[in-house]
Amino acid sequence: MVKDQTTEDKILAAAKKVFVRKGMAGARMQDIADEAGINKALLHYYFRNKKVLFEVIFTEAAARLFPKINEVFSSDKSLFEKIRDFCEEYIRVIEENPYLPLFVLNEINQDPAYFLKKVWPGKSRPQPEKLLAQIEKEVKAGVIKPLHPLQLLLNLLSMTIFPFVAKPLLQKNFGMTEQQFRTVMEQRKKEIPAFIIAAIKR
Amino acid sequence: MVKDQTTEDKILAAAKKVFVRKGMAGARMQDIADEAGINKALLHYYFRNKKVLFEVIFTEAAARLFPKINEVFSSDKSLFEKIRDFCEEYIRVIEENPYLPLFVLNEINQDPAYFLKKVWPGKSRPQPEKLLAQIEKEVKAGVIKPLHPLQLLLNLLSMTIFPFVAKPLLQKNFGMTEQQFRTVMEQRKKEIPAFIIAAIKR
DNA sequence: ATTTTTGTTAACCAAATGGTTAAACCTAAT
DNA sequence: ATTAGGTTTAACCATTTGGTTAACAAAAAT
Repeated sequence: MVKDQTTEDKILAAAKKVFVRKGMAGARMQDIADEAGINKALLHYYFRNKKVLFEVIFTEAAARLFPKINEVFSSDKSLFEKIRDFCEEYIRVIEENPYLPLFVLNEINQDPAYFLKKVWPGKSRPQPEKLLAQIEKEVKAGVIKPLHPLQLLLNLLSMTIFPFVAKPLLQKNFGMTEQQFRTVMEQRKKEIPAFIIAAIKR
Repeated sequence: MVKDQTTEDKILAAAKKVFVRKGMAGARMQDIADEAGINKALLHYYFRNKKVLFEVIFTEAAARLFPKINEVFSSDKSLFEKIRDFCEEYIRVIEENPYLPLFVLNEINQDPAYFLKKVWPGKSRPQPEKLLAQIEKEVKAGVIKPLHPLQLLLNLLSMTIFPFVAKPLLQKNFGMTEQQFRTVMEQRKKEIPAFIIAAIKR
């Protein structure tokens, strides 16, 4: 543990590490305390209980993952630009926290309603309609081949995010090293846009 | 609970339901007993402990998901056929258990080494080399555009599996109904192969 | 019919776990 | 130096949870 960190920061860093690795159900308050190098009671001094601490970590994690997706929904760029920018930026963002997507998806799966209430309170929910309309427009303009906009969006998200979700599998199963994985994901920043555009361009 | 099921079957069905929904760490033996409509002690009569019961469920789940992937690795079909068959069959398989991929991926993430030991004991591990070589051959033959074989494989797996992993998110966030999700996945059986082939065909 | 084996249950137990308490320890203002 | 504030800790508590026991019921074997 770094010396000049405040106790609260040490707790947050430790909690993030333990929650992301073990999930809400598998995480132990004692493990978080140990990881932070503090007494367990001090955890409850800073954060009333496990649920509160989890919510802080989870919403912070979600806030790291979703805004970038929303950007691609609402920005004013051209379709191809959006695809290129999204892959490049999103892979870069996830590379900093490769285990976040699986963590977040899994916790959403545990309690989807809770997620909706906690992470998108009010009307701040992402609106894919604009992007979907843009895709449809490009289809009609003959720029891209006819296809369901939602299918294209799913393809984009899938190819970008899934490798991180399956990372441990790919590493253990395909004998992929950490370095190889990094290299492959680095290539994918360009590979995915090229692949998609080749698939849809008229 | 159906009447003519054997007790062991009732337990296995209940355990599958609870484990897949809550994960190893979140599952409670009492919940499994309740779901099976039996006493908790009877659970330990049939399965020594939680770990043993979990292993049965987990290996069965893995056995449902991985052989189909291995098939596409080792079969003798043409590349385009493989892609078409894989999407069609794999989506059909997962549709029967939509929550299995997230469950399995998450548990692998919890303990990758354990997974390797339990699910691929000995040398039965999938060997993607043959498929990767086939892709490379098609590249050199000029049938498909030059690309890294591994990238193509990742794209195929991602587009097929990821929507199931993100299902709760898609439903809660995009307001996708169960019916809509089904329809979209049904379309994807043809959509993904068409998309991929359009992307790579020369 | 009776014994033996298998299946099932209520009650119980020990360990793990989230959370609390009261005292000790700083540190900065008086 | 003293005190008042927040900070940190060891010890403790209540509940949950995986697992066991001993008794009972139902088949199966004799």
